[in-house]
Amino acid sequence: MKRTTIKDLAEMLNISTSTVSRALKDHPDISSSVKLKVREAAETFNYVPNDFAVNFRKKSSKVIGLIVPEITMFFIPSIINGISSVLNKEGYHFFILSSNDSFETEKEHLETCINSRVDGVLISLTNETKDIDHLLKLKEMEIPAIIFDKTVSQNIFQSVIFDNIRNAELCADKLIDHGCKNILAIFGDENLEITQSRLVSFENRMKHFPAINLNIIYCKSADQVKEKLDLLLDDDSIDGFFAMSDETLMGLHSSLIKRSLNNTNRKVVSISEGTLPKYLDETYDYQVNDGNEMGIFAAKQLLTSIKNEASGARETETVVHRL
Amino acid sequence: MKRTTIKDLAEMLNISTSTVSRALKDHPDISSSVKLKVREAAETFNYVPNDFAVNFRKKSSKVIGLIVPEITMFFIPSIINGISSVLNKEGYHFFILSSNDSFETEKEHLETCINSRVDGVLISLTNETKDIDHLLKLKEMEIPAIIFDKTVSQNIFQSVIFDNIRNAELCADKLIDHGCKNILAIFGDENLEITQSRLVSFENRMKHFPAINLNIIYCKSADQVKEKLDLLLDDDSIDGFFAMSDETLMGLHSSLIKRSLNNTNRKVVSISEGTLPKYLDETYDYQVNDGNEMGIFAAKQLLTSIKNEASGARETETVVHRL
DNA sequence: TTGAAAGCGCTACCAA
DNA sequence: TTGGTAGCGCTTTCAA
Repeated sequence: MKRTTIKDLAEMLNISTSTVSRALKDHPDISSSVKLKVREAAETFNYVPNDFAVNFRKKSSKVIGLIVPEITMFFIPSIINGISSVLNKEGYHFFILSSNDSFETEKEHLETCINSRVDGVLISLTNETKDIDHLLKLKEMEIPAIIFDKTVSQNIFQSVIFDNIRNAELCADKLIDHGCKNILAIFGDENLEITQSRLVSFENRMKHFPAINLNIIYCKSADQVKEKLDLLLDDDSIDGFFAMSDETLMGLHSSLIKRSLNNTNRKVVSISEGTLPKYLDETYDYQVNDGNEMGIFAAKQLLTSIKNEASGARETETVVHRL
Repeated sequence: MKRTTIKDLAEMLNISTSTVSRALKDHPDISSSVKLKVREAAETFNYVPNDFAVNFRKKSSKVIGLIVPEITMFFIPSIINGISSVLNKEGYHFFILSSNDSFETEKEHLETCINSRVDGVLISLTNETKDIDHLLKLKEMEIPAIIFDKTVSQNIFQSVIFDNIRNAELCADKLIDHGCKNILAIFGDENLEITQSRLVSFENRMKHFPAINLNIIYCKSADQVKEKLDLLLDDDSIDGFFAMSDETLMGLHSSLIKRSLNNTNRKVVSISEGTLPKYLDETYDYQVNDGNEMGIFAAKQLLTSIKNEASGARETETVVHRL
């Protein structure tokens, strides 16, 4: 099916394509009589502007690539909400690309982004990603990029992360204030930067209280939490739990429920990125990392970079934004 | 920054752009010596193919528009996983557009899809959407579309839905088999087709057992479930619960926990679209609607339609696929 | 106030 | 086996 184009309209009305183009966007140069004619014809022949062609001509795709390590229920929905609220308002769209926790896939997705000429990239790294060499190409091609949430230490790209140190400390304080004496702390994948920073600050805080017995376990998934707890909960004396994320909390909650250990005088404290936790148990205490807020912030930063890039202004410093 | 183009390469090597283009894609017509030269130059000057231009030329964006009523943690992650697994394999990408439960926004997103020349649309309708007049334009423009999950009755587009009737019946049976005598059934938004079909079949099944006392409530959100249950749970005699979705179950779970009513001899049965529920309480019983599966199925159907469209084959019949 | 024409990067047809 | 060229749909400069 042939779609009506500006050229079609021009031929029908015996005027030039440039006039039609200008009339359609209400350019002041064009007389109102011509504008009227053009608009009528456009209406009649069901003309639909081809943004694809416009963007091609303007050398800007108006598309952002969003690369995430995996699509989870804990973080992705809130981050997507944040990102789209910012991008849609500005006429941008975004591809969502999941690395499925594979470094190779992450590299492929970056290729994809470059090939399809995205205007910018928002990326959260996989567990397997140890450096950002594969991101350097973005710099070469002058494609603005922001790393968010899961990152490695680097000083090339702006990054947006939660203030893990502060949050883990606050959680430790909550347990301490509550008078817990025997604490089980549940962390995620030991190799993640995000785990390490939470771990270190949590432990540091605890060190000031040598009377408190602290046990630490690492679990790569909620299921693994359940497995490990099936044994550990035999220890009745645990009076405080720390979960470093929604996912670990999920496993903990499940195990507690199973043994009817909820709603007792145990204290459960967790860092949370999502909206889910408020439905688990009202006695749980959260330190909230708002994924929505992070999405909004990261997207805004990216748009700023894109505008700077366009105006020729070079970025001067690499910033780590802590939320 | 000027990116290397095929033209650049052609000028450097003093050959034509057509030769470069063909060499780059290993066309059999081109001599291997030329191919080598071209590939070397491409490598040296960091040539990156411009898919955007290719697609423009080929009049196919390789992009699918995914329009959803809202971005929830219950359904969206699984559906996205299903969709991307199919689309990425075939070289397609997708925009995700959230209607935020607004009919107007839904219409705008459809415009966006049409304007940016997506090759196809996957859409789940908002609560406010009562007919599909606004989708008709897709037909006019010959853009293939599949409606999934939330739909209205129509016979223009293919649709993919869960077998709500069967699933609600099975849930009713579970409660009946368990010997429940006083059942509370929690449904979602009363106006949704999805609610109605589950409601009708659930009630029909129950009608065969007049001895069972059945109470029904409607709640638009998990929070509303919590509110209503705060009163209703005073009735200690409820021995069976039905939640029509993950979201309603979430509210129910929260209320039960709060009163320490979990792990008793109450039976909780729910229809579920996600992975979350398995962490709530192992005694809950689920009838699973697999979002991942739905995403895969819908995406495959769409790709088939796109290929048919391209080959000029007209669709003959409109099918409702029940999973 | 309007038009002619170039060109974004690439492909594909037709010729040589 | 290679090159010339038209053209996808649109914008924009320059000229009229």
